Amino acid sequence: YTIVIPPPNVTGVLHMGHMLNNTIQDVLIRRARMLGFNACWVPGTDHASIATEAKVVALLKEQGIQKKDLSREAFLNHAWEWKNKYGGIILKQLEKLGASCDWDRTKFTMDPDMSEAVLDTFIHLYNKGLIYRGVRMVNWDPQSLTAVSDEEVIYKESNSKLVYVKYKIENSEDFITVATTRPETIMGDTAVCVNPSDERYAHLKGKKVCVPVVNRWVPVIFDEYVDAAFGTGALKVTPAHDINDFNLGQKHQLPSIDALTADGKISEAAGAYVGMDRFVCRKQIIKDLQEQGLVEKIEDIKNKVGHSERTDAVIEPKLSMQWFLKMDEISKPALEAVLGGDVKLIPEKFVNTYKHWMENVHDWCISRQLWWGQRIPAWYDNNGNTVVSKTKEEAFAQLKNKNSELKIEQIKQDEDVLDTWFSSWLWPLTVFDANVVKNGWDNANADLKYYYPTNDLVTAPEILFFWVARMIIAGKEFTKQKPFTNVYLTGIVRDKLGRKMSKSLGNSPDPIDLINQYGADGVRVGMMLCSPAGNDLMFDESYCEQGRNFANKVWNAFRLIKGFESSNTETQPTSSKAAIQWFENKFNEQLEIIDDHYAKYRMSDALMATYKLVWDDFCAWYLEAIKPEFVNGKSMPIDTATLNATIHFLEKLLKLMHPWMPFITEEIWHLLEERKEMDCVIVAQWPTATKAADSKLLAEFEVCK
RNA sequence: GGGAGCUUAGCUCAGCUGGUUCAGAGCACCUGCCUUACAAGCAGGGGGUCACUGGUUCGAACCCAGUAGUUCCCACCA
Repeated sequence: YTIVIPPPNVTGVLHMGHMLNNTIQDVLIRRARMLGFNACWVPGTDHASIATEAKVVALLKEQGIQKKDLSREAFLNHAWEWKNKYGGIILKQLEKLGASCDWDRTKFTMDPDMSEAVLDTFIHLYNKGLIYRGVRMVNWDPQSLTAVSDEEVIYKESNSKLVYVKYKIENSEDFITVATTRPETIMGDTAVCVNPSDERYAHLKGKKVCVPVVNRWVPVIFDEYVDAAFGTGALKVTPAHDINDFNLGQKHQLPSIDALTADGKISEAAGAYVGMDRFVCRKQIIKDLQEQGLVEKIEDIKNKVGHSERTDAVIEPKLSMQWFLKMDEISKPALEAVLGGDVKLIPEKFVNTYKHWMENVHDWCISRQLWWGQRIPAWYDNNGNTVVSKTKEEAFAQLKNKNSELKIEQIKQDEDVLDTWFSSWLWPLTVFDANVVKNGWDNANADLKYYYPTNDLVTAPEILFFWVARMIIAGKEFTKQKPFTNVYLTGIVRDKLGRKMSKSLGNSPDPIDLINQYGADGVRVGMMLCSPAGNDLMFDESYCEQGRNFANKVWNAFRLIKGFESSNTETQPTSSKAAIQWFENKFNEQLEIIDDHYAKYRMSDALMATYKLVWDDFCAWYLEAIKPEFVNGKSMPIDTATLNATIHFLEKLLKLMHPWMPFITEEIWHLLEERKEMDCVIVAQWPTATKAADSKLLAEFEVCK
């Protein structure tokens, strides 16, 4: 029974999402261990290129150092220094939560062997013809100066101005008015487009219009794409700065003028406002156009603007040279794996979402303009030749075949690194055998053959495509097998008002503070009490309070039992005998229910059933029934048979509680009796029903209550 | 614009194949209790038109249709 951890960002700190996620994994792994499986939970961290690089850049900035003033090597030294200093924090925090990982197996996605596997993967897929390089419209983050994937763009509703700008028509005193929210890209216009069925503009066929500011003449083109009902029904076409305009440009063979620089300023090519920030320019250009009488009107409009998930900067669609992985063929086995039930998504409702995405999957832009990460193993000579290989020497040998004059100093490696997900999609494979890509499944090491495929993956639905789907793809590609059988998708942790917990809102409690306040067991129980599978959970600290109260109750029950004075001479009261018989049946009945909840991954139900068995049935009824009488201010001794039965029950209950509350159960386990060295509840055997519950007896007891 | 889900007690949620576990649980609330395991507790108690409307059925929280509200995913609006 194996779980691989979704590796948290190496420089991150524990947040509520991790807490939920890892508590569930720990409950699963602890129970599996008690069921007698060789339970293996592999921990580790992710290098998270964009997030980590951004942090390092910010740290250096505080010290007065600019990234651009550093060499690649110097920057990476700083990054590693940072990683070595802070990289262990989150794992220590997981330990504090009680996560029973196989800590000796801890991996990092940029360990040398892990990185090598990433390069092997790139080379393998390149040689298979699945990786290509090309100019595409990508989502450009002008702050971190890198392309980001579609999935890393967050569209936010925002209030914008729709500016109606007049373009002069050729050989006429008339104007055509276009509506735009991005007047600062006017300098990049290479056409104006209208719908061919729009009669208002039929007379413009073959005409040219004049782009304001730069006074350049561009053609009027006709395309169904334009919605005649929006704005004026006329669209300015800026192929370099909008994906739709780019497509129009391709279709109508328009030139493309890149009017912006990588860091979001107006470029030389624009021919005006050069060097001005894009947002400053927007305001300025509106003002200038108004002065020239070229603004017809300005409307307020709500539209969605893409922001970078990592830096929150406004994303700029930008043409650039990137590496891509073809997804259509390689993703097919991964789609079938889920549709065919080979990989189960829990809850099932995510199958639809998965299917929809996998059927409409785009090629994956895998290059990032960063330094922190695995550098793309592509090499270029001075003649436009490209080869892909792991070392410079191999690359040189290959390039030499194409270019015999070449000297090794003349070849250059690609400057970009690979997307972080391009390493984490290998995670369930490479944590066991980093050579599997190179050697193939048939030559995989014993570890991988033993542990793979893993059993359960516990993660957030947000990364179903980023990560889960891609792991299935990689698993199928490199081993012909699924990487895991069950994917448990947790909800999103929200506050009690239903807002997503986030740093900026400041509504997220620090998990470590919660642990200090309520104990790790209390927080774990609190978390799991409010976490139905796949539904978001409205977290409130009062759940932790409930968890702590439960731990306290268990402790008090233990104190009572520990305080019993036993006596061989006492005879067992019939009431005690009846209570023992009843509780044994009750236990068996509830155990079956609890096991069933686990089997269906109904975690909070399994916990609640355990909670009620302990509190209501054991403490409130059973213990009250067998508790010896009080005579003359002194508790009477208890007969040995009842005491032994009670201790036995408590041990069985400790086992049931252990996955949820590892700390207190282990402590009580050892205080209850002298134990041999390896006799710990963590490795104790999960109870089995000694016999089927006697429902008649249970019903009779209900009446007696 | 396309798709999926959700709506049951004040809150968070169970309720599986339509019918004697069908109206439930935990928390919160109210009323008593500092009774030698436990006031972080104990004993008792109140509380729901199962979103709304209609349909199918001998029978509907459950099946069907529509409406409203809500959440999420995808596409992305110049």
